[in-house]
Amino acid sequence: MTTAPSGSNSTDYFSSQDSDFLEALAQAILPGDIGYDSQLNLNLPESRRNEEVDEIREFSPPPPNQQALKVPLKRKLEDEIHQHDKDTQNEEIYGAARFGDFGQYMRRKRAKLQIQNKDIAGKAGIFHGISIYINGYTNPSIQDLRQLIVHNGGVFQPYLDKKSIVTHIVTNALTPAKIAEWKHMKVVRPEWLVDSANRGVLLPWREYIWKPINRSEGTQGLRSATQSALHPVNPTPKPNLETPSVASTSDKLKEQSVPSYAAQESNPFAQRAMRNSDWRAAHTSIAPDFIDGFYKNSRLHHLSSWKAELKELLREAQERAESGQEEQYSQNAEEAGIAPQIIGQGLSMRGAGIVLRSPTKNKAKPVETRSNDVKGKSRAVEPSEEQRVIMHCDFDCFFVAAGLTKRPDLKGKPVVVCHSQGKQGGDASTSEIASSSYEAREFGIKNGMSLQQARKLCPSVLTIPYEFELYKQFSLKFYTVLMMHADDLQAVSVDEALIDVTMTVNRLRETSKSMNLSGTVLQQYDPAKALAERIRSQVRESTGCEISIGISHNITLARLATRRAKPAKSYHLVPGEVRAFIAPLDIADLHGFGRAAKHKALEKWGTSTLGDLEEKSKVTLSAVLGKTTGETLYNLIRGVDERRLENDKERKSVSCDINYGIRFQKNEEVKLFLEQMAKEVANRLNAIQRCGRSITLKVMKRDPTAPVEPPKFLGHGACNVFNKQMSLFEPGGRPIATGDEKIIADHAWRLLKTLNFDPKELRGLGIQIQKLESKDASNVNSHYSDNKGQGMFPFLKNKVGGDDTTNSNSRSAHPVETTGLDVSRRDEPNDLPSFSQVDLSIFDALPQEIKQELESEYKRRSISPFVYAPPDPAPDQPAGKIVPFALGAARREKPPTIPLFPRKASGGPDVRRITAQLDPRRSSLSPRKPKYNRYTKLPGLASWKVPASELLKLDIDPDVFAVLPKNVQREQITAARMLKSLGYIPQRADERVDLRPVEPDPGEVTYLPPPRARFVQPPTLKQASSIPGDKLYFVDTDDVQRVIEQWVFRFKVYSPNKQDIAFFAKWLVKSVDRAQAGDEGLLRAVAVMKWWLVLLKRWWGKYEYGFGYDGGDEDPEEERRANIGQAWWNAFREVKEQMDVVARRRFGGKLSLR
DNA sequence: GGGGTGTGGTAG
DNA sequence: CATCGCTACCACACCCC
Repeated sequence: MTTAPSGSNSTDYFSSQDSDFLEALAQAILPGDIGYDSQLNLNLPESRRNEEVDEIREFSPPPPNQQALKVPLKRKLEDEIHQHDKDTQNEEIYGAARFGDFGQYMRRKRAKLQIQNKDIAGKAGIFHGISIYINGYTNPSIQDLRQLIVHNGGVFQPYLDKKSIVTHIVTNALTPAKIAEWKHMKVVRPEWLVDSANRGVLLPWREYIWKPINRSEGTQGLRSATQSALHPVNPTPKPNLETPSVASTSDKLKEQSVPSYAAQESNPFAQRAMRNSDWRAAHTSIAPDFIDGFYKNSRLHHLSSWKAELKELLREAQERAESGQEEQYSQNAEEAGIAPQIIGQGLSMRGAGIVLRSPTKNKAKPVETRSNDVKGKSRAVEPSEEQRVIMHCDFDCFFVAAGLTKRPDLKGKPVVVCHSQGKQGGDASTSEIASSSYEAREFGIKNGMSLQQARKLCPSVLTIPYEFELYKQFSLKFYTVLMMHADDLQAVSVDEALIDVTMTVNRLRETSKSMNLSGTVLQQYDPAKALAERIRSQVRESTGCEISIGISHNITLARLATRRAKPAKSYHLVPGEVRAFIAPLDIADLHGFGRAAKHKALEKWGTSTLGDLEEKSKVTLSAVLGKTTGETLYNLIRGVDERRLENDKERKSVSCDINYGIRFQKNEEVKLFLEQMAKEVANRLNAIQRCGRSITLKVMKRDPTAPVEPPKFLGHGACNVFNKQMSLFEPGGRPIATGDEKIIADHAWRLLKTLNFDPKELRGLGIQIQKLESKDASNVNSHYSDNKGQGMFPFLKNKVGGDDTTNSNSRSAHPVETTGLDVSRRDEPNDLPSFSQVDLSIFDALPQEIKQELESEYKRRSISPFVYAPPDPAPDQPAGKIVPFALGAARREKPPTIPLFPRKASGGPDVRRITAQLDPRRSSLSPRKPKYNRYTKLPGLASWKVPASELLKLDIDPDVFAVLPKNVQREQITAARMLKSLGYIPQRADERVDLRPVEPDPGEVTYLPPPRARFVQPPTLKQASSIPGDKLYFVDTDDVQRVIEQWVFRFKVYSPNKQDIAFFAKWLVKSVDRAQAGDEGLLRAVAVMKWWLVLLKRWWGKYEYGFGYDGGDEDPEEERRANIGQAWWNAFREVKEQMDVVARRRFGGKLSLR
């Protein structure tokens, strides 16, 4: 918690090999110290480097204040420098190159060469008028080629940005993305230059067009892109400036909508492995130690948890700073920025103490900014906005860089970090590349790519393993350095952070002014850049790795500046340059905007370039991207971003997801697995002393069109994702904040059961806990874990004599008021709709006259509310439960007739109402704009087959759709499209054709079963009937209601009879199947289901998710009831599913019972 | 206008 | 030998009262 004296801490924290860093820290003069500013000025380890950087600038001029110190200033400053510091620093910088210098070194060298040859460039050589960009690794080397170019009068372009004119690209290898991107450019092989130079004439470049080699087995995207690259060649190559044509737009869409993992193919190796049950038992989710092993090796897991830990660290630091504790640190300046220590074990960062130099809110922000900060109102350019100095600090290819500090011999080679060591199986490895060196990137290798793909691009690529412990150490050192300089700090990631250094930079500027320098020199001096370089060199000393720093006056711009800064540099983006800097960028370059946003932009406007989007109004942007997102974009395009650094936010949720290696055969395995996951979540909650009130289960289910074994080894493949949320309850049935693994496991299992999926189809599971509270605040914690009980439902523990007591206690504590329709249910599980709520949803669907009738009925009853006293067999039923109107015994005296099937007075059916019921999960009146799901199979190329993505857009279940006959499919599509574009299905007869039943039988549409059809009444049930001889018939609409009600209620002590269910289902399904949109029969079927749902909720509500909460597992009676309740719910779901199957086929959506 | 749930997108 | 596709948070659409 609190930081101990610095000496021991530092020793604890930094290993012995860091002694020189320790020394540096000990001698470091920190911001705020006397001499800090001048030291910073003088300590620039940059003299020679800056000269070289300046050389580059002859070709791409920097913004004025980007200029580094000119020699005179440096001399002057150097005279005053602290000698020891300068010497050691320079030694570091110019001594043996460390990894990460490479990229910059190359840059400098290239630039230098360009300068050297500038002299002879005037002479007209064979390459005169030609401007060449060299991509990737080439043979001959890039250096040789460059010489060749400039010696022969050509121009060598070090960058391929929008500003530079490039006539030809020279390459030996191209990434698929670049193939597509450059398909209209002249892309040639290096031999063109070599041969031309040898012959002394400019040979026709067309004979040297670069062609991709043997990519026959590439991905779809690659293949199509390759083909287009073979023919293209625009005679006037112009780098990306023009707006994309229609054709190229669609190409871009296509290209980006076919990620490699969406491939259709299965993985033969995985298929083979999965056939071996021993192998499965050892390597998939059913392995006992699977979760442990997975998390130990998952890079994404580490990234996420590191981030969470860093944020927590900073949050604590922030708290300390704001509570005034920072005083004690600032008294000792040496410690102020650095007081790290590692207390925790393993890879956790918890326990490492970091101290913020100053509280964010009070010092980092100008006072007037805060007070003026009217929420949601954006101020016009506020002076202070552009005076902020934000730095975005980011390791260059962190994992690789860290790994290479131990393997200096690999520096400068194409290296990637991934799991596969890739000796034998490397060529077919689906192992993902977590990080790749710049040399590897030159080949087109990208993070996230499979090793297999990378091998194709660069057969000689080297792999090194993950070293999570090392990364964590480096990260802490990195943050430690940042803390020394930051007024405020926001953790972005293990290798990335944002710092606000406004004050520090201001001080530096003041100091430099006081140094009595000439005006010109002062103008050229950029204190922010100087600080950035100091930070960079300190991190380099500490870790041996390079970081890049982007500097600007807000977060977004700083981030963008980092792109220019990389690799291994800093870059200050100043206000005057912002517009020109942003215009050529793509929307996806903005933080928070990704491929979906880009896709939308391209689809809607044909361009995703920020310069183009600048012309769009705020309203236009919002219409396509959403209100907030549109406005954010509008501002960002203009370089406006007023967000402050955040480091004091409380965590809102804790979750654990596993979507890898999930392969089950049986439900028991799933259950066991969920229990382990619950344990994991509980541990995480516990670690931060939190518990939660709400749980969400996330389930990934194999997309029916996806292969059983996806291309990625043990991956999840194309999936549909389902989320289900509920409140957490304690055994007594009350909502509770908990961190108990058993409770969480049980809830998760219940939620999974309601989804009723085949365990074989599961591909991913996640448990998320939200509505967090501090652990001490919750009254019940983990003592239920001690009750080993039945394992399965641990909180059925009967603690207080019996569920009756518990139940009535909890209820009497919250007496229910029934003064009207709104019946409060504070004592009920709050995830279940209240009775009145459910009733009203039906109520709402009723025609006006009926509503009025009902309303008066409600009113009447509310005056003397009926207290339901359950008949015999359920003594523990919520005694005293008050319902809006009479049921049960009283019901028999005078059944409150709810006209579920009102006759329409006149006019056609309420189409809007009907269609609203046909949508899956949400109203189809305005279908949610379908987004393609990255787990869903994406559209294939041109085949008649309607792509799954469109089906999803149209809210059609591809699963069902796939098995339909073609003509029905077409029907479905037509109808769904109409529904989507019109919001309803047209009533005009000619247009309604598509919706007609396959076998229309209008004369015989069965709204109800034949009058005398007997509702199956098995002997046992008959005996159970409390009114012997009472017959159950469908005679009339009211009878349907009555029959169901009696069915449910009379059998409250029995499970529903299978035949009854079948009969019922058959009738309902028939109604749906024969119905047309707007048909009364459909309305009735839905109303019946609603009514059934009401009854179930009312009577068996607490069993919807399994066993009741107020029972004891030693109470056989309760267990019996629970079984019955669940049986009813299962029956309901079964019938509903049957109806939905038909509904999907007929109308393209599920029935909504809301 | 305030709650809720479920889905999707994004980042590293 | 494979191989380890996590997770917090926001925004949105839509539901309810």
